[in-house]
Amino acid sequence: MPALSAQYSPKDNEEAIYKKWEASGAFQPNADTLKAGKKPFVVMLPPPNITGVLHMGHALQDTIMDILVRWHRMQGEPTLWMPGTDHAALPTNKIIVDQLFAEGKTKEDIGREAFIEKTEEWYEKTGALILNQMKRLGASCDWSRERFTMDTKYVQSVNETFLQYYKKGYIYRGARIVNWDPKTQTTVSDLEIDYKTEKAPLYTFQYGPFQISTSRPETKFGDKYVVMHPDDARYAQYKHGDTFTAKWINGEVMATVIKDDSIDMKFGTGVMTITPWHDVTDFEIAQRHKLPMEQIIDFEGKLLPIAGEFAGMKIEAARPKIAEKLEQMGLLVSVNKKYEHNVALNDRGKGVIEPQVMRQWFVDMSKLKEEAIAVAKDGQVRFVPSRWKEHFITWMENVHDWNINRQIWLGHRLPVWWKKGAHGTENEEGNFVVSVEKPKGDYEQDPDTLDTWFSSALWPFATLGWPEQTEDLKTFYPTSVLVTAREILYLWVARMVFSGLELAGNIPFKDVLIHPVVLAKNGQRMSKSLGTGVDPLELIEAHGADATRFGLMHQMSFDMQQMKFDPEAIRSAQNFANKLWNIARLLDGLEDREQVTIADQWIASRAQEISQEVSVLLTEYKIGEAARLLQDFVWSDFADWYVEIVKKEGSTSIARGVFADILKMLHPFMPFITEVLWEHSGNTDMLITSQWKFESHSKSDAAHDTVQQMDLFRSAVSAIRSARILFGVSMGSTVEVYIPEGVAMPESFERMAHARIVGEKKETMRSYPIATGGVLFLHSDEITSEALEKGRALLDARAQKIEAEITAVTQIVSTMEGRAPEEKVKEKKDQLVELQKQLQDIQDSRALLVL
RNA sequence: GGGCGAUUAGCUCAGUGGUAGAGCAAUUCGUUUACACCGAAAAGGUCGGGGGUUCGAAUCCCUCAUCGCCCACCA
Repeated sequence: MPALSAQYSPKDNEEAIYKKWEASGAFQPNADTLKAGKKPFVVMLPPPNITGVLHMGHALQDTIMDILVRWHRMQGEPTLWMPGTDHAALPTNKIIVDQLFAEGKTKEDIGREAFIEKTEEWYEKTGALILNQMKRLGASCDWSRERFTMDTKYVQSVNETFLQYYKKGYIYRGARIVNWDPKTQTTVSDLEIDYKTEKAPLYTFQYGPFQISTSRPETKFGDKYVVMHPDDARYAQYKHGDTFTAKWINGEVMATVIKDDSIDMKFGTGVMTITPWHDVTDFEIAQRHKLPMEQIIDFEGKLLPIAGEFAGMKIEAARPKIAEKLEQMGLLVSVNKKYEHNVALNDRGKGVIEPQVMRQWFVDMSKLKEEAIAVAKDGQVRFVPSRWKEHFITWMENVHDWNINRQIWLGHRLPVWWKKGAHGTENEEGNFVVSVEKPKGDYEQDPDTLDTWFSSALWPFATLGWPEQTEDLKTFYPTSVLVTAREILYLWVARMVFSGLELAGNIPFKDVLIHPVVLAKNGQRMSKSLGTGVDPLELIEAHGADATRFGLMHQMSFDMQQMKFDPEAIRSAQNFANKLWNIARLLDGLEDREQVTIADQWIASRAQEISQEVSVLLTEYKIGEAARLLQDFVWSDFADWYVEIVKKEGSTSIARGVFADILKMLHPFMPFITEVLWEHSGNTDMLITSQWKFESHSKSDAAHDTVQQMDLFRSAVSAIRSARILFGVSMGSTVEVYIPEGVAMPESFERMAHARIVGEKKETMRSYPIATGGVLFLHSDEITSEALEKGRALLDARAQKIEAEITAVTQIVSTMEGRAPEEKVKEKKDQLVELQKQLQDIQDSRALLVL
């Protein structure tokens, strides 16, 4: 056995271990257990953007998945962690457009085909860098199954989905109001809009007999309807459908009164005019009352000819000029300059959204959402933490039809073919064919591409071969757990649920784990521009992958919504890894011994308890708690106490057995170092595929009082250490102690306490109480009178504190009696007895102090 | 506007009805050959404020405050 170095070096081990795992085929689902019909454990990696790099959110998420996957693999389940990447249409599109811009070109200059070629080159060049970064973290994905949302098979799945939805009548084309981003020239989903509060003047104008307010006078050219609440007494004289003439920007208009419930009577004058083409609420009102609509602003954000003299102007420039003209016409009633309203911005690129009525493709959600709601309600799909269940259901209940086409070139093109010249014109109807292949005749493909989420919604089954009924699909679908961030709960998770149910005929996953958002320690979002970003690869470089993983888990709990990341946790985890390493070094150096001590029995039974607790915690996804429990056990019990004993006495085989159990329990959390040490201790099989079964279980049938004896031992050693400091006795000098009859101590007692046990209690001995089981006396010539005085004061203080507590508890017991459950009262009484015993100990000690 | 979450030691956080916990930092001591990426000891908290339920509340309920997030988008 080669000697271990004094410190663990992650860099010298991680790469080699990873290669070994990969070469062994351990990352692939085990063929034997599959054949034996064992139920597989399956996790889909939420496909990161192919052009992305690993950030702390990924590191957290990937660690959680890897822990679950490794743990299930060790339980002998066929385990599949399916990796892959997403084509990231919008960000990649922007990258390519920017590249072209730098060359002084536009995408139109080079044409669609050349553009697609360029993107393919880009994908080729960047590769799936992020997946390789995951390997650094130790992710045990089945790389042989890696997929990309734009690979040939995946494109087929996407097309098939479109076709099936269309056949079922879920996909329709309709003129609807959508979020148009003039900057990037595409529609944007509701979920991908950010609202920013901005100050803008709120103008109030005279409009016929009414006063109307608006922050957007530039949209008001075509307004011909005034809307008010039917119950608004102020306007009771006006009836629905009444008409009147109003002086307006470009001359007189004939306007009509509309009564609608959606009007807020308390806002402004309670009357508004509507611009259905450019406002969602107005659009809905117009639809309800079947009112005509007219476009005022074009797709570039410029005013159309309806604006008369303002035609062709950008809206931002036109706004004050229009207000000015209305003022000159004497129509401006007032301006509120402090008015605040929300401006809709595109998440990506931050273009200001201009709602437009456009002919678009939609998925009718009415039936799909019911299916998804049902499986959330009956718990087939479970959310952790459970509060997300309600969020999910509420969102689903209110979901609108899904606008699925985007006006960018990058992405999955719609399998829709238009008769030449028909697309985008008034006579669209009936002039298209939905088909993967180009139909015979003069057809051209719809220029639009699909929303990225349309394709990612298929991830759990498309990656397994759907629509073909492949072996993989039959074996691994539905998957077990989805681990994801809450920001894509609606965008992605919800859509996977209904897509899975509708297309693959089953839920896509059973449990959805929503992990916290990783923030910088000061609570700010992690971002490069703020300088708050932390690069997980740098952490791995500096502290090792195991420490990075363990540190993250040590800090994490699924109950958190955000996790303020403290890099200190990683350093601390590195120390822990090193501790583990050095325990192994010590055990290496021990000669074999077989006699069993109470310490051996104690540690074996502790290990058994811990392994059971860890299993329970992991079943409940309490990964952070499991990590904390393990660290505490290894460091505080195993290293600080047991190892100190077993280095001189006891059974080395139990020590090594329990240590092997520790390596197993820690392996899901710290895969590299545990694998290195496992191999080092002579195992021929690999830890990654070893069984989640523990040696200590067979050796832990210790007598019940073993634990009590060890407690006594530990508190005795601690008490002597405290007393030593209290009485000013240096560590160098050995103190004499008397231990009462019948108390068994491991031989190591004298060594660890720096004490010598003397046969009988001496009159001159100074005494000191210990927490359990009687009084322990200690003697040393170094104890001075001043030290004794100090000690006495301290004992007095303690006695007082306990007396106070006894008074309090006595009171509680008397009030509890007859009211609280009997066992609870008994607990309290036991506590009282315990307190009184402690007080007696202290008083005894106090009495024996010879000054 | 609606909803959710957080508020516990200097910092990051555990702890869901029974004597307030960990890691890190700060303090004191210790070069005991596994580890100074260590060990030992001691210190540190009216559990955000107020009210209620209960024999008993960090924990359950109400309320207020502060911070954060999600949803909705109001002319």
